[in-house]
Amino acid sequence: MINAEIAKIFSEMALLLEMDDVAFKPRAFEKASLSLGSLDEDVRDIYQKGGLKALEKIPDVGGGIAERIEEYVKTHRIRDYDRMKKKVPVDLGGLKSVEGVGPKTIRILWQKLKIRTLQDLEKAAAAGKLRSIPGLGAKTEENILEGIEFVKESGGRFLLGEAWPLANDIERRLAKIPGVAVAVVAGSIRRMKETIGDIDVLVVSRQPEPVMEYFVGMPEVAHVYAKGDTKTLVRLKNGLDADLRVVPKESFGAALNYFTGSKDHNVALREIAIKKGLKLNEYGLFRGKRQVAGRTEEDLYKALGLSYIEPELRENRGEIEASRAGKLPKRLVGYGDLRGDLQVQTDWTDGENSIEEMAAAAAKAGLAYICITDHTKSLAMTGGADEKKLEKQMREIDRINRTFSIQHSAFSILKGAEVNILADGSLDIADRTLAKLDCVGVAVHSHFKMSRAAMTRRIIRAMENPHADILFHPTGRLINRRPAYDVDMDAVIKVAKRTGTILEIDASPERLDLKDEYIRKCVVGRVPMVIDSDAHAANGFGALRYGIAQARRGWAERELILNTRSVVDFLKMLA
DNA sequence: GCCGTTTTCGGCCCGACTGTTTTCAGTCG
Repeated sequence: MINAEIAKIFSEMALLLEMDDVAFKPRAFEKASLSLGSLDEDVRDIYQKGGLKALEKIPDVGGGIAERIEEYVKTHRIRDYDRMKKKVPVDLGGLKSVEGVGPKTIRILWQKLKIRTLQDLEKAAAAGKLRSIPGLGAKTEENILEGIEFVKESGGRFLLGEAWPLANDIERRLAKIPGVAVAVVAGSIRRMKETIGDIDVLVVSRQPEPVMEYFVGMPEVAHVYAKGDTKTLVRLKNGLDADLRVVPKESFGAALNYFTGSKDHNVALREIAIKKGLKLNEYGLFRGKRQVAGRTEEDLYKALGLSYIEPELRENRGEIEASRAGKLPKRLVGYGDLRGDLQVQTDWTDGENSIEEMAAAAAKAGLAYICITDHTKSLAMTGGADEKKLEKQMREIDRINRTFSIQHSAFSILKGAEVNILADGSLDIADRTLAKLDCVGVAVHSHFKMSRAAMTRRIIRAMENPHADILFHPTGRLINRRPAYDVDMDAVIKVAKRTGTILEIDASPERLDLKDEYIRKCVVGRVPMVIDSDAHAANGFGALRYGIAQARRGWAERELILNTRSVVDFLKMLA
């Protein structure tokens, strides 16, 4: 894929144009960059098939941008970019990653001090050279030094599974402050994005001061960036930023909508407002000075001619058009909808708790059935089960089931395994043993670095085994740590449809695999999925919420998620 | 430079906070 390379150049061109105070073009290049970044098809293929005309069909790509894409496809260069870059030959991405440093600052740093890199900037700031530049001062210099320190120590985004519990705890504490009518987490956490850049919290209160005072004084706070009457920004000791806004209650809906984002979704809503002769901001929807909507999110969407859009869908990926046309999913899978969990590890292999302890914890979490899926023998480091150990575990599960469902009304423990897919696509457990299990999960755990064609062949062969029921964590990615293995997911989804193999949405926060874009493809192709916790300990079932969230972000309806069904219906589907 | 439920020309999201200012630019979300 060449798209990401061009997208990066366009986003740099946006910055370079902004440095020169060019009007409107920066936004055009930025939008084109985002559009290319989210494109499935390689622009080389698009250009090959349809030339410039086809390129112009890409959203936010017009004549000028299409020609530049053509130039890059042909020559691997964009002369405009080279020319601009020659004027300011600096590491734009690196410098811009420092809080408070934008295009204008980058330009003057280059012109006055010949600063190209983060290292240059750090040296100059430490030497006290920045304060001599007009427009900058001692305070800015100090802020830049702190910003560089932060970039060096943290860098990446946090997992949803790390940020969500903390954000909800802060929400609970803010809600208890006298005068606070509502406290609610907004931002990317409310949209349940897989990674989180900061925590946004919205509070309704007529007295902001005590709320702001409490917020900057929380034990988690390491630094206060800004503190005002309506907005306060802090950095937490764990490296996350947290952003608090206080609004009056008549603005609650508009503010919640605005602070939930995404930015692209908000911009699109504001453009709709403008076309209707209205103005939308975080205080409401206005005709002139009169507020016409915005007390609730529901009245806001209605006033814009849209049906309500769930937060997980607000990414400007077609949800606004679908809302207007009444084509949003009728019944998204909900946070209380799961009745079973088909991937659970125990102390028979690398889990921490016994079969009974896991079952009891699942029952307490509101589930009616789980499938025990310990690792198999070729995963030696986990003490993976061979045929004999599996047979023994099956007898043990039978024994537990006889008494357990009496103590925990009608709870079922299913017999399963997480069977390893070998390099050639065969499974490491004999078919006659697999045939005795209630539900067989298959998964790749080794030989990640195969070619795309070989990996795709390997996984498809495993799916074609008649005993294979579910493909666990289909792409093998670990968020922020390991990329997915190179596999043709379009082909895998097509095969799933043919063989009836269920694709898993693994809910553990570092996996979330399938991710939303593949879930969306399954939804379009009507390929059934399950959401599993992949729990390795009794406290692991809370992770299901992140899997459900990912499914919602992929527009998955309840009926397509098979473990929303009873154990009887689920087993009937498998058969 | 892009786009079209006003439009092929004339628009392009909007407000808060900080720092360096003497009235506002830059940055952020």
